[in-house]
Amino acid sequence: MDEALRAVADPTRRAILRLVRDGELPAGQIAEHFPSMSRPAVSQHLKVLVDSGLVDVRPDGNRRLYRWRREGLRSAAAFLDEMWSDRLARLKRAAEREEWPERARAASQSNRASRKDTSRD
Amino acid sequence: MDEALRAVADPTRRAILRLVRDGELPAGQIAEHFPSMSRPAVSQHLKVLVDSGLVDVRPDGNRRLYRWRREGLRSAAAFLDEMWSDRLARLKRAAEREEWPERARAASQSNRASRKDTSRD
DNA sequence: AATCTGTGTAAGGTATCACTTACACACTCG
DNA sequence: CGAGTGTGTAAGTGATACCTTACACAGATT
Repeated sequence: MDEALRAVADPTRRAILRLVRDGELPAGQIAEHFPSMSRPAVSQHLKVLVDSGLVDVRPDGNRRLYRWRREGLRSAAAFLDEMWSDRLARLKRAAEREEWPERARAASQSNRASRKDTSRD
Repeated sequence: MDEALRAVADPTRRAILRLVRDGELPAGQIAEHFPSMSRPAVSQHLKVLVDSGLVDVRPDGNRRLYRWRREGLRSAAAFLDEMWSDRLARLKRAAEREEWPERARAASQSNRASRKDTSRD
């Protein structure tokens, strides 16, 4: 989760994520959206995003197509859920983690809903 | 939101947040949970958390009591929601932002304009 | 007042970040 | 093949992150 959160902490990388959220985009086209920055800089950001699992790459002839990877932000969302949920729900979640010693995988889709419920302060 | 996300990207600070989530704790007691690290290091982490709005401080005689601040993670959660929600929900949220003229505008501006060009290639 | 206790700040070291320019490599098309 | 296009990698740089030790200072205690 560390890598994902660190990756998302950068505003340029967040902007890239939004760009590739709804479909694939080649690297060059992504870079066009950042005229204030060199193309290699964007390429390096893309590498960070891929390495942290937030984005997928796919070669397409000459180019390389990038696409958002939903799973990548799962653990980050789990952290927010943990913070926002009430103590009881947190204990419950801890118990669930006990049964899934590794990081829980597909179970967080439902967690997301619970955060929404408690996000209104 | 930048500051909050960057603050949360550090594992030590996340651990601190969990410590002060359910009640106030004095700095020293927080530092006790990190025997592998010097007390000033923890103090500096606390400063980062306060400056980024994730934590509140309150003087109490000799000591300083720290407490989690729910509001602090709101924008970070909003970003995750924006990523996860479907396109329709995202437009709805954008409309809400329109009448709620706070921040989170500069980053999404270039996206919207360009996505139209590239959404279907 | 003198001293302890709890805590923040200063100064400095090292690693990492986010860039830049220059170059390398793969694929396409004449 | 050879030139052009799309893209990643290498090398270097200034800024910043995270840590350490030494010190400063307010409030409590004696």
